[in-house]
Amino acid sequence: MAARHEEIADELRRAIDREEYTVGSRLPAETDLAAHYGVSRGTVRQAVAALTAEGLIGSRQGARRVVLASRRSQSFAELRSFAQWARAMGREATGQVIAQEYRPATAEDAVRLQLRAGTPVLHVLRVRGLDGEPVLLERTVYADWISPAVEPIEPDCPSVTQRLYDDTGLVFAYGEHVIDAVAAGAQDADLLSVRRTSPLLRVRRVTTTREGRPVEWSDDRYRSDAVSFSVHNSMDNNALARKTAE
Amino acid sequence: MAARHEEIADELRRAIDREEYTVGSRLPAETDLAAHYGVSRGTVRQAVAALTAEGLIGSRQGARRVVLASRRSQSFAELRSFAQWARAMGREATGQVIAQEYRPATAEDAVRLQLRAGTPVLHVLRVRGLDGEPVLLERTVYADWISPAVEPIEPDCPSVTQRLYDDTGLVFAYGEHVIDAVAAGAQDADLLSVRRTSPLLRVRRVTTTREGRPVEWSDDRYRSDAVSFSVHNSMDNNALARKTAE
DNA sequence: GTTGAGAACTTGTCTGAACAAGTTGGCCCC
DNA sequence: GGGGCCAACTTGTTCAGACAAGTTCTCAAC
Repeated sequence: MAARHEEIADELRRAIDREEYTVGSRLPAETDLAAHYGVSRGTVRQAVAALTAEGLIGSRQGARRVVLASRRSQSFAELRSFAQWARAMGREATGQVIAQEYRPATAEDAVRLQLRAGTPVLHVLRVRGLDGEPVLLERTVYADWISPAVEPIEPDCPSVTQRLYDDTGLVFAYGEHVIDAVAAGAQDADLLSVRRTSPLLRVRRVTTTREGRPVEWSDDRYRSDAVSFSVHNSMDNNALARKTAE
Repeated sequence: MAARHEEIADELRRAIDREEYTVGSRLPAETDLAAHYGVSRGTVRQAVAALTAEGLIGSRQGARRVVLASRRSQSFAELRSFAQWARAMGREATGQVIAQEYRPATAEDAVRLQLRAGTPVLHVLRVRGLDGEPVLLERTVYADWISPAVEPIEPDCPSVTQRLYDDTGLVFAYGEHVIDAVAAGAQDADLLSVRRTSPLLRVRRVTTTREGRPVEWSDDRYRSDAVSFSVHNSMDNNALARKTAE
């Protein structure tokens, strides 16, 4: 948090949060903000661009910016880490590894993780819960180069993301999430304490490093009575896409 | 498409699409691009910022930008309009209104559409299909001020979005989508030609104008064997958030 | 060969200025 | 009171330059 424009974006976010600028009200003009913070207009524009991308404020040429919402979307870190998300809500995350083994990468694994087929990759089946109640079943495949760091982690570690960062400095930078619905199978039903054929929200995701190298891919199934996902988007900024089944 | 930086962003997108820059390769330096297009570095930065937000290229201070993916995400217009999306895939969109009536706004409607409870709002139940096969059931509520423009539209109009734009100049600028899974009810099953209790992907969305005024909200149910959603995000740009059921 | 220091390169941040394009509010006239 | 026009205001776009901070490559020393 060195950059001045990030500091200003943060101050504006907080001001909106504590309703100094209420929803529907107009933000000061760029020149006023620039004078107030003692920076140039370009720097202010970088700050407000961030808030616009988050959907906190709307903007039209010629008119003052308008505050659209107060609660801001989660950070990528919070989305990535189940434990961090739970903590932010004041809930306790639990986790338990059910099975863990090396298998040769299938063709699908190879494509998703950019490896050669047959490379041994680490499969982990993990149940995650909030305050003890199971809500998520994770079937994760880790790339060969990170597997050695994942393998020794104890089965009930609440935050794998945190552990990998502490141990290896690994940070997740990009994610691609494909979302659909499936009926719970026998194993799903058992581990999530729901009836068979209950609808589950399935999120298949690939996470990569800053350089774009895939680290892991996962088939996550959420109890749809416990968890949902929300996406905010706009004309300028659209991360959501509809897809047909292949 | 007047702005130079948008033109440049588009040219770069196309160049990546036709694999002039292949995935994994490095983009020319900002100064080179600036010289090539005859603009300043600031303008180039605006262009590449757009591609970075879309997840097409990755970027680290000090190192040249890297091409991460080739297929670009859909525009907001394509997400908003079922018909436009279908056309982009070379499929034909069909639509049929099953029921349409005015009802007084419930408390929930009032909150979502920013109206007073009791205001008459237009409810529309619509089935959408691809090449004749039903894939989506839309239960939409339109705000009172747009209802008069929606009401006279013929029941089998393939693109309501297009009609509203042509007739009233209305453009949708922001969207909030909440995604979860539900079991098909009797009506859902009937209209979508699936068995009862099949898993459906539910997308509850609110769409607003450029000024942040809500236009409509909708409960969309997709056949999960036909359609899924994908979200691309990053540390800089995260539109996706996990939520607990209230 | 390996290592380490350093130079060259590249992206990130910020400034100050200018003009274009769109919105808003007030004033005058009818 | 209503309508229309204009001036003031505000955001969008672009430029040229400067320095900071991180990466990559080269080359000399060991």
